[in-house]
Amino acid sequence: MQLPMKPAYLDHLDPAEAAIRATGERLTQPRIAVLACLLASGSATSHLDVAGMLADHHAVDRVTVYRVLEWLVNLGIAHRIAGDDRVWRFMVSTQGAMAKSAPSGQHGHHAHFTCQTCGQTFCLDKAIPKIDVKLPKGFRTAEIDLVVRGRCAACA
Amino acid sequence: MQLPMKPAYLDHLDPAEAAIRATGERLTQPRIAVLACLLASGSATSHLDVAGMLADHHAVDRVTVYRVLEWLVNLGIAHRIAGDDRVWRFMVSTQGAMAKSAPSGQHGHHAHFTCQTCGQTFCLDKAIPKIDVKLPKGFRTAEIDLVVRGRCAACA
DNA sequence: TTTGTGTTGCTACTCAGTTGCAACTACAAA
DNA sequence: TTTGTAGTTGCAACTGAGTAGCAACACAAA
Repeated sequence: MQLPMKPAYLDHLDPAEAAIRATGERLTQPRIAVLACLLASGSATSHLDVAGMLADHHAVDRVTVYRVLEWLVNLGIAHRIAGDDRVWRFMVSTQGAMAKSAPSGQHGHHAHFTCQTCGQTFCLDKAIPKIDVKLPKGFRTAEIDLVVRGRCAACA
Repeated sequence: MQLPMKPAYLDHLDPAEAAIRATGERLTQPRIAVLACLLASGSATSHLDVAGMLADHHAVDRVTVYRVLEWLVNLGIAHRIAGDDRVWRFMVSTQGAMAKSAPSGQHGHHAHFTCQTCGQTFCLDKAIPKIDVKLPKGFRTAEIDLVVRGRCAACA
């Protein structure tokens, strides 16, 4: 299912570079490599996964991986997901790499699917209906996060 | 908003004891005290909160707090919530303390509200409509977790 | 080419949660 | 009531994710 020979992220270095350049931020090797990893990965990726993927060709200090990932989140290019194992995982934000800067009025929706067998987390942002939560009096909603657990297609 | 003098959990020792006795499991001071804490707390409670509450009257080793909380989760008396700060928090399961042993067929629903101002997490299990998630082909749902973030009534 | 600011890498740290193990205790049976 | 023992507890030491401080480095503008 995977190619151990040539890391998949190598095919995403150019798009990653373009995306970072488009932000006007500084362009550095670690940033390009980390973003390429996220682009290459179809599911949510931990800092450790990223560091592991990069180890052979673009070794990046683990602290730098943390910092780059956080930087991508701040830019809106990626978003983070809290896993059941207290590890942050990261994904490129809903297809497009470019930050949709605060869709005013409408509050944020995130939806993810976590496979209880293989542990992978996928983004479901497209498949989500409008969720109507009746909150207790006085409560204000800012954003809604939906986590579906079960079995992915490969494991079912 | 709180009574620093007499810990609120002291009022819940009896119900806690009764609940544990009803399970047929061993009845111990730490178990009673920890469960009483959860019963006393209206919002999600971390192991540190529990240890802190108990410090004066029923000091319990922090490892024991972890173990008792996990034991309560396994029994279905409590459930755990992953917070944004990678800390597990615990709540007594939907009013009734007694385990609803696997509602067959229907998959589990949990819903919580986390206040972005004061950090407290509340249970919303009653207020949740049936959520219809269109998963990609082959994906199977086991349970759904909803996290609403915003401001609680006190902070809004 | 030079320069200055932002970034990286390293080391050392914090903190939540876990493991191993010896001492203890709730509770059932004698 | 006493006793045996399996299940619990407390302690100490550990793991592993994430952070802080700081010196060295490199991108990009002049």
